[in-house]
Amino acid sequence: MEDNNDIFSSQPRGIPEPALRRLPKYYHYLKHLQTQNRISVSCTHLSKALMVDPTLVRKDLSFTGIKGKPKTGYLVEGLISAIENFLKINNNKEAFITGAGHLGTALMGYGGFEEYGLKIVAAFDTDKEKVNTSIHGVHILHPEKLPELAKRMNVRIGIITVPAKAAQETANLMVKSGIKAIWNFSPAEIVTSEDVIIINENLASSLAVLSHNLLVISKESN
Amino acid sequence: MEDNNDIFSSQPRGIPEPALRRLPKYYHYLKHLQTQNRISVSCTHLSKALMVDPTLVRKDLSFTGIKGKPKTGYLVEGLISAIENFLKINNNKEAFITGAGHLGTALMGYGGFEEYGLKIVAAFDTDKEKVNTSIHGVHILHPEKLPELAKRMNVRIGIITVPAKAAQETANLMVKSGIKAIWNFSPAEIVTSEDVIIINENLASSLAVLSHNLLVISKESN
DNA sequence: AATAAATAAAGATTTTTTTCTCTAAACCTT
DNA sequence: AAGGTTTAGAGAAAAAAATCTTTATTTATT
Repeated sequence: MEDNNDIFSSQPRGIPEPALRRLPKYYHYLKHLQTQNRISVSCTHLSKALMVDPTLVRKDLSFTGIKGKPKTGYLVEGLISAIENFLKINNNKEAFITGAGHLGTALMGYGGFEEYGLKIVAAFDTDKEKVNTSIHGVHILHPEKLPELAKRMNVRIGIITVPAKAAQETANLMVKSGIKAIWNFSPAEIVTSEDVIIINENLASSLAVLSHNLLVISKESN
Repeated sequence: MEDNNDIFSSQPRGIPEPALRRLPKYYHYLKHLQTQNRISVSCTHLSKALMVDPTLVRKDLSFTGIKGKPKTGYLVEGLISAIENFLKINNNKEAFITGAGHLGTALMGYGGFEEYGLKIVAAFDTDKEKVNTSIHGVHILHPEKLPELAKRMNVRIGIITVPAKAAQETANLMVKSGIKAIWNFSPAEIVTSEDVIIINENLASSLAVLSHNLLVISKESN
């Protein structure tokens, strides 16, 4: 995350990452409003529902290019399409996943990605027991098949769920195969050429926040 | 995350959340150095290995109270214990998980939490097929058993992996049962009393960053 | 039609986080 | 022992992000 920022910092001035990360939050809630047939919504409303400062909501939404009307707010439908368009949610994004262990399996079975246009189209694992089987409808292949398939299917997103030791090697294989964005779930730091996007998902970070704040609370109540 | 900040903002001035989130990164790498019998390490070294500015590394580490020596850096062992102590990694933290679907199952099978002292001691699911079975050695119970068990075992951490609809209800049950920290993997926003810590893990956020940056790259190469 | 209330939008301010600069300490080399 | 080099540490500066303030617009109400 912070690691990738510098690649873009020289640019005209895009959306700040925190704002970008809040957009799916709005999107998900707006989809909910839509099922309840709400026509319009104000920042105040979104602010209360999602616990984000109302001015910040407005700033965030403005990056998508949408305009609201005083007194009424934004059209729910318009806002949804604006976010979809900005995040390219409707562009189907095909991804490979490497590492068909527990976490990989969970991600393959996790339905939540479809809402954002991501589809896992193949999985790779070195375990002979797993090769040529399917998990949650995703076929598992040996990593040696990855380069050819990536090129043939023009897959540009790779998800890494292998152990830390194998992470860099896996990333190298992906990059060599033309993959342009890597979502790394392993705790290892991955180094690639500058034109590849690396997003690190580090569950330990959240656990640290949880654990430390729990400690702070305990001290307070003494 | 940002939602919980205000609870602590009135305090003497603790560690900033970004710094807190980087600590496990250092910790993991230091453990690796330890297996290679390295005695000491400098911020410059950590900086290069983890792609974090060296002064920032120093600032981050200083929050744990550790002192380094000019020219040599820090003792690997000392640094490890300082972080362990600061994050209370060696305090065993027992947690409940609610929702034994794909994501819940993955988290139960995910070995990475033990490194940080977290142990999932029981799971809860309303599905009768699942109740009284075990997944990855974790026993699954009906949620009605949660309050009593939480009090008996003095469990203070709850992990939510239920669908968005059921998230708030699950959180209410947890809070009523004495749980003080909730790690929410559902996309729903959870509201509780102020003394409960909520950490939202939102995979869609990362996906948004990935997707948007991929778009930015594509435009650049035109 | 006039007034009031709600809200978007723009910009200023504040806060937070990161980066830069300088100093002093520790070690190494000669 | 002297000088050079590396590095921690403290504090200043810059950058980034969030919050606050003001203004103007729109709708509803009288």
